[in-house]
Amino acid sequence: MADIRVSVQDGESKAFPQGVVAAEALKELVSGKQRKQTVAVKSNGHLIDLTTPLTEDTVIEPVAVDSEIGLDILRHSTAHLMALAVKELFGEQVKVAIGPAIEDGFYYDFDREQPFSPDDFERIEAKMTELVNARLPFSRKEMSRDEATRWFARMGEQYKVELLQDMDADTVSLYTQGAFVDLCRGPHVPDTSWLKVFKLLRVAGSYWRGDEKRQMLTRIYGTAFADKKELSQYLTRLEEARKRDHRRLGKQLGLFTIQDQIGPGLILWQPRGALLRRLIEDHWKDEHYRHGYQLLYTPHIARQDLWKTSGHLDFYSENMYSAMEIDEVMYQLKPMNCPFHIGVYNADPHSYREFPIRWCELGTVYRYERTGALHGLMRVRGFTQDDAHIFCRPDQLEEEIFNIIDLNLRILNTFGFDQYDVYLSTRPAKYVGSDDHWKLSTQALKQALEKKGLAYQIDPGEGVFYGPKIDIKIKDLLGRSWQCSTIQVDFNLPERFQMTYTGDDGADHRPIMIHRALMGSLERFIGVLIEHYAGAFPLWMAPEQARILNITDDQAEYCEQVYSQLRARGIRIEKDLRNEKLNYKIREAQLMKVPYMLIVGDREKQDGTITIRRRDGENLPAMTPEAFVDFVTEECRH
RNA sequence: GCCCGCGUAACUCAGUGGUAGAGUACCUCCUUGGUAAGGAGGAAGCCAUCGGUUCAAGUCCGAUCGCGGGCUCCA
Repeated sequence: MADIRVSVQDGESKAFPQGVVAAEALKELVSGKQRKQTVAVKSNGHLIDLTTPLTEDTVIEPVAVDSEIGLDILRHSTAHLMALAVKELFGEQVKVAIGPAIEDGFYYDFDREQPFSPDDFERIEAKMTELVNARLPFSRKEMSRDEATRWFARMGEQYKVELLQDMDADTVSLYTQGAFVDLCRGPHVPDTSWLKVFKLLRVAGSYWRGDEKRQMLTRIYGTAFADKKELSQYLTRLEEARKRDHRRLGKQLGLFTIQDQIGPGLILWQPRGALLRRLIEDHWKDEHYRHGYQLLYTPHIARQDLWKTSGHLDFYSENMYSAMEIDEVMYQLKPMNCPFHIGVYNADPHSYREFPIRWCELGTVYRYERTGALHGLMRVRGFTQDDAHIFCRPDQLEEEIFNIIDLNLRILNTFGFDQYDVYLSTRPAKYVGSDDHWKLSTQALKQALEKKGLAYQIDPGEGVFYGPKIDIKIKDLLGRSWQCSTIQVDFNLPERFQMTYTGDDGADHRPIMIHRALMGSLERFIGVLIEHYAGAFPLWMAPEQARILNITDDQAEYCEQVYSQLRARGIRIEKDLRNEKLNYKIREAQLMKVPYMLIVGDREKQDGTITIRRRDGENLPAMTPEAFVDFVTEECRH
């Protein structure tokens, strides 16, 4: 049999007999140190195990265990290791489902009569360590799909059987480690001794194949790293992230509260949070005015008939609160603002010359959310959307969408967000509207995105039944991404509400309607903002921009004067003139993340100045109150 | 809604069947101190709610409500 040539990318190359495994080739081709770090290789671009035989000329690229791909492999193998440990401990009681690597870790789903609880972790981890020390190899075997199906069926692993039945491939690969055989594409670490640094983190329920009508499985989440230091860094990072949790900061900073007596998912904005919200709303309104929008206000309830006409009763009733009777007529709380804006539209006749019409509203809506879905400010039952509806002609669609995206990014940027994921959702299986309409608007969304130079992913079939949409998601600190912005084209409501305008031909036409929200909901947006800034808001939106602190009672009167003066100039200032040490007052202001502390002792009183301490601990030279006003005004410009 | 975990003072948390605890915050007094906690004292709890087991329940069991982590769903 002819030799084959194996070369390392950008490195040496050598001839080997056919069937040489990657690990052996590496021994000759790369240094010991690099080899030790190599967990798998890319062979001609495909990831393979170190133990996989090579059969043709190959360029291999070592994958380091601490690289992104290497960690993925490590974690995936650790998931298998955990499954093996669970199998050894609980044997027949447990059926295995799936166990992939995920961002920052891995999980494995198990089916067991009595679900796992964190109390089981210690035992499972101990067993895992035992198996690591046993240095069990991960060995790969290929077999036909039918053969594999029969094998798993014999073992009673019905979940694996189901997975196999849904695959197209004729041959599949299995990995064996110890007594555990798993259906798996691989690759894996060569043996369990690679898996020394891991930790089980939490248990959770999850539905088989994500379908709530199917079996509830118990999922164990864990993580694994190439070395101990990285694991402890990761755990520290989790701890830090917890400190930034908007629910914790919301309480600490006195921004908002949620109370049993009021009800779950209902937000009470405390003075500081309310002020923060007002600042955001004011900015939002100003920007919309500048960009040709008009502001509307509409009610919170409407006759049930309205929701019948809009179709919400048919398509959305499970999210709506029950009807209430008023004077023998049924009314219902609004889950959306659109029908009201249409009401405004239909109050008057319209001509094509008026278009585009851009109406916006900070509209408070109420939606029933399942209790398990509620989450601080991020997912609530009553929330205020920064909603807008744009009515236009087909020839204006693309430009309008471009304008919306432009304003959207502009506003997100102002708030300090420049990292987001953009999705374009296309026509679902069930839909209304003509194919032409769908084509035109999907195309318009796509072109606007491209013109704006935005990278996006397509979510096929994930559009709303009434039209395609663009979603923009912002990531929070724990890496969870939250949908904020959404831009949706709607063919349905203009039809249902018989909306018309007079065209240049004198005939009636249907306008195109675009729904959009930039921040999504103020609640969620502020939740993300709190975490983004860890509560240390930029000066322009800080509810308390400055706090004046006296050193002794002797300066109290002077402080009162400066306080009134600055307040009158529009600075959001508070005072702390208590009989406490300066240290103590600084600490409190610091914990409240107040951007500027104005410190006044005898020196300042004498000179008619204030000394300024920034929240990062640095001091600015003493200045007059007037100079401070200019200073703040300058910093707030955006 | 589903799976697991958790509800003790305003907050953060101790308390494994036998008289409810700490720190912080709060109130009073002392202290007037130049850049992240000065000192002393005081008040504060139907141990989420309802039911059960027990001579005895914050503690064990069940239900309900709420919260947390996921799943599902979504702004």
